[in-house]
Amino acid sequence: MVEPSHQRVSAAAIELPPTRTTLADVADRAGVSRSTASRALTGRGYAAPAAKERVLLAAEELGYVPDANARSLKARHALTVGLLVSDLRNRFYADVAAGASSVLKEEGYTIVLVDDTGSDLEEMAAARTVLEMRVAGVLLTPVSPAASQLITRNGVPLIEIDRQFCRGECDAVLVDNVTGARQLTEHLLGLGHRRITMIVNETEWTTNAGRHKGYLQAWSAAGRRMPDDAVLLCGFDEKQIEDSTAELLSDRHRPTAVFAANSVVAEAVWRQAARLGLRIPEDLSFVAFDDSPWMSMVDPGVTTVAQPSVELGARAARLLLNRMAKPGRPRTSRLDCPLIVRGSTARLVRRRRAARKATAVAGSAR
Amino acid sequence: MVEPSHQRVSAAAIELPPTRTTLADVADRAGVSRSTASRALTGRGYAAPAAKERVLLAAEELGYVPDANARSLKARHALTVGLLVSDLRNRFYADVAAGASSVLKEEGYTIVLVDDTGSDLEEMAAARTVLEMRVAGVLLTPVSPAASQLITRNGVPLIEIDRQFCRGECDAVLVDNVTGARQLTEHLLGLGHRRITMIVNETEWTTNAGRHKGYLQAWSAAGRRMPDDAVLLCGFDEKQIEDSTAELLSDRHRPTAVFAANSVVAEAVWRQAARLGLRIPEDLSFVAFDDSPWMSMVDPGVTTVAQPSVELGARAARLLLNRMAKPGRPRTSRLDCPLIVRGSTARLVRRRRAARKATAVAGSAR
DNA sequence: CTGTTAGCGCCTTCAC
DNA sequence: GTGAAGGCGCTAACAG
Repeated sequence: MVEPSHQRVSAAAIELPPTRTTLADVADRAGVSRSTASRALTGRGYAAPAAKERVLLAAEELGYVPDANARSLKARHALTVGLLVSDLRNRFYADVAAGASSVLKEEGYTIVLVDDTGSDLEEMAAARTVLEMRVAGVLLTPVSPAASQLITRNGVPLIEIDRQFCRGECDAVLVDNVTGARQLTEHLLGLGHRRITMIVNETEWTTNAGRHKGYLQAWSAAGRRMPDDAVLLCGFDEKQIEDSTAELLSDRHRPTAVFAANSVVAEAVWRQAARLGLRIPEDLSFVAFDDSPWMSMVDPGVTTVAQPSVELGARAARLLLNRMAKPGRPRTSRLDCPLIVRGSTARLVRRRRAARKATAVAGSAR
Repeated sequence: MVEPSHQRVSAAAIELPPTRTTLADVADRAGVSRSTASRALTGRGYAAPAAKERVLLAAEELGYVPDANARSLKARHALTVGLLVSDLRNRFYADVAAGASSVLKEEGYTIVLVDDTGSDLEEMAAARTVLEMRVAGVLLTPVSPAASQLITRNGVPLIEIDRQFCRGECDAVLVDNVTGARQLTEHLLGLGHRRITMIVNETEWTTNAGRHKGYLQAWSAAGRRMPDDAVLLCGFDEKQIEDSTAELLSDRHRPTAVFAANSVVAEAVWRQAARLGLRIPEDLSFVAFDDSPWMSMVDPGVTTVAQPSVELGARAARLLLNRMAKPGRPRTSRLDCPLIVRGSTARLVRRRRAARKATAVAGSAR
């Protein structure tokens, strides 16, 4: 369990800074009461034009900056939204954050961002932190149910992004992993590939589970039996990914096509294929889930389905704004991942059989 | 000028949420006064073990979450740091944010992140926002002096990152653009290239100015006269970048080597070279400032200097922590960009002259 | 060891 | 149209 935040000690023993100019200062200088100053500044309530002008001037001259903490204390909530993501260095999450940011800024909200490094402990701590700040709502790419539950139990609107742990209890904006993976697989099957291997960290959990499901669906819809090595579980460890990829690709009986379940795996496959001197797509067709910038820079480009990551964040933000305005039945929305065909996939040419046949013909002709 | 924040209207007319459990509730349930409850919870001050236990239990049972706004109001500052960056979708800024985040989290600070889209207006508004929140300090990748000045004038510790507008007034953590660019240029000169073109948006401003300077330094240190087209200004517009790059590279008298001043320009060069069928490095040597993931995925890899972006953020965060602890003379620290040589640069082969010579020899022998 | 008291800065009735 | 008064939730002196 995470250390309760109220036991946290102050981060640093900081001297009380010289007190900043306050509403009272402005009022004094303008020769009015604090109430009048407040009304003049906020625009709510009456204030004589003359007085108002004096107040505004005084505020300007003193460089008055209102205290949001005091405001929030009174209002019992802040004009602030918590945004908890797994890894800012991962382009996907950075995009989500950027998408959400642009929408929320529009509405005057400030974002409190926490990179929880995909750890459930840190996620929990982050949830508590934003709850303490009395954020108006939370956007979260969850890694466990605990944080989501804590937030919703505190009555704070929450949108789960990309992964879902609280179905039915809060809204979620997801990517259609099943359909995306199915499309990629159908593309390969359509090109004549039968020896396809999906490389995936594991298939039990969150997004990878959906992609695995879509992969299976495509096979069964095509009425094809999958090969024995149709799925290769490579784990999450970098070295492990590299090793299993290397083993698969250096095998003489390697598949004719590989499906990387995400961009991390895809990178390993690409590097390994280069190292082994495999030509793509001649020796190996290659598709990946999640379009990454390098996939359109390399030659040939990599066939992918692209996750609408910025839109994911934006959509979630809009949904959150709705929820903050008026509660309602939780909804799950799923965004499409468009298929992008590039040069890494080609129609299967049955090399070996063709070669054997050629030999046979040659032999018989001899 | 930006609309003064105190005239901003509330983002949405939200009902007051049902009041959450407060310290008084906890105290009541534990049968003690609010002060005792506070002491028990925070650990500061005395509380009898028995009483403390009752308070902790009550807090647990009630799901008590302390109000950070009330705390900050009293403390006159929040355990919060503002982080204002230009563009989260740009890997460089995302890395900076991640680096800063990991350090600050360690010390118990929460990050308020604003993506100001590189606009001076938004930057100014963001500065005001974090000032209102009474953040303990600010990290900023500035695009104009105004925001930096506002922040420092309010007595809030500030670290400028990557770009510097307030030299002498606040700390800064920068990248050594001059040396990095010099290294890249020397690398090319050392390979025998004399017809080199640096492609850069413009050279008057911030980081590009330093890179341009380093480029010139390398030439003059080598005692070489630059060609007429040693620098190509391509502006910031995407189309414009594409066009000028295309024009340069499709010229028969194109340079033998190109220096892209940043990764955006680099991408345009790479795409254009591919489109024109130029072989790298045989037809064109290519270097770029700022290592991007794709530069090590493509074949050949692109020779670059890598900006230590994560470290930049981390260093800035540490500097900020120091400044918040004790003021001092502003310092500027500059991080090195290591040269990474890949396959995109090769020794110049004087094709034309060699060809001409061969013809001449052949002619004379005839 | 504990409760009382006061106040952080702002906003918002309610009289005047 | 304006000011006085009270309180948002928490903490820190100061008595007891």
